[in-house]
Amino acid sequence: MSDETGEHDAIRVAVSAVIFSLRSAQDGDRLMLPLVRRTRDPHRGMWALPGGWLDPAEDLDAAASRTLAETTALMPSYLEQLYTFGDVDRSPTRVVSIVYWALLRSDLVDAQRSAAGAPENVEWFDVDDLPALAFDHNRIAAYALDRLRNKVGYSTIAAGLLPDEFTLTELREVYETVLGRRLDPSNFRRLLEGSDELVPTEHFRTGKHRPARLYRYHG
Amino acid sequence: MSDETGEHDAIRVAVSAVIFSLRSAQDGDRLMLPLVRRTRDPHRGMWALPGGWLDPAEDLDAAASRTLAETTALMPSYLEQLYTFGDVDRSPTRVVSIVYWALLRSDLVDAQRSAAGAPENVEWFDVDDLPALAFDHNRIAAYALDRLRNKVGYSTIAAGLLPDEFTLTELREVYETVLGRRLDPSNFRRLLEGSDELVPTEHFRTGKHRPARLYRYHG
DNA sequence: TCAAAAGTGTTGGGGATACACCCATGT
DNA sequence: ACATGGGTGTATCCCCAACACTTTTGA
Repeated sequence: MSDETGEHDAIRVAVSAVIFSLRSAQDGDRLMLPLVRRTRDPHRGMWALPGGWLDPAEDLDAAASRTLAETTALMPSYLEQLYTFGDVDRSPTRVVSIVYWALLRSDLVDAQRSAAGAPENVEWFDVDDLPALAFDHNRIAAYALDRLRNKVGYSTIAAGLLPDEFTLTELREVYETVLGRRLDPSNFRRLLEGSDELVPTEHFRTGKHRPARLYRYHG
Repeated sequence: MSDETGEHDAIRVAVSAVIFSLRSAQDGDRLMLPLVRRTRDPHRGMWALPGGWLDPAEDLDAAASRTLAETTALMPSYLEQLYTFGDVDRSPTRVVSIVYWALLRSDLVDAQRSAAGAPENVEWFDVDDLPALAFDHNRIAAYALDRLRNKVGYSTIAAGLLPDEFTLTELREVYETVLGRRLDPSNFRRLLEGSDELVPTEHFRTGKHRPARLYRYHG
């Protein structure tokens, strides 16, 4: 079976990340992700998912976090391994890419953006309007989006796109943006209020109308 | 971001497989998986998941299939990537293991077994009674079992453990073995008969009692 | 004719959807 | 006062678990 081999230098290991966040656009918030313009061949000049080589002394999760920090200067509110892509022909040289996906709180992204600390060669794109990407990155981004949309249905990750405290309407709008369809406000409320994870606070968001109670996750 | 590096030779890429099949035991069929006894350090003499180094000219799926064939001399009825394990300390040297999980038709396993073509150093173990395994393989096997049990609930993979044609009772017993609990025969029937994937044949399984219609998947 | 598995019918509870309605606030 | 979003109540539908019941075979 397995054995020492002198030929393993032909395979390199990379870690990439599909990073989702909400950013305001003309028609309300949109689900977007950051891409990096490649400065080297292959695919020089094309947009690609953020990533880098795996450091031999670094855990996979740590490499994904590092990639994320190098791209956005932020910590993710959610991070999960997505899939490992390693077809022989996906790159001119043999590269196995371990891909993670992550969620960023929209308020932190906005703050970082306006602080002008944005790294070079990074730009945010609407997930429904991505350019042609390097390698098989379009396929990877689509796969990550599938996973996000699916997972929103049976977990509480959607709150990872919001600040710690949020109104139920804000949370519903996240769901609507991610899923791409409208949800009934009253049913949405009942559904989530039934969850033990979601706890009401004594704070309210005041605005033009009746103040809305703020909630938080994880008691 | 990413760059050429002269240090990547410290990382080796392996592919392993968690292979499930049903095998008869005293108390009916049990869910089992094959393990390989290690003939080299580290962990020489311990049981481990089947696996091997990724060949630079080989797709990931192909490497998983090859591992499976080398271990069982069989083709899987289902094969899916599980997860990639790559913590720095999971092995004395840096190894990133891309793990797959697979289902084998029980009839083929039995046939292969009685044909005395069983490879050396391979033995089947009950998934609920595994020995202490090399590396982090106990954790990996547990994770694969979770995935199987979960996926049985919303897909038709369970039939991958049976021959092409089977009775609904046989299929129900597969579910019961995998999930570890009893299911109502009549409700199980209605549930699956509603699926378009499951098609009745004109064949019947005769036995001690009323003959049961044979079904098959995928029309 | 009886035991046992194959297969059908019926009922009731829980969750999801649709939607009518009341509440609280800024203007 | 009224527009608007916050929040509650309720009827309906559908899925599914529970279980009583009929059918078909071998012995």
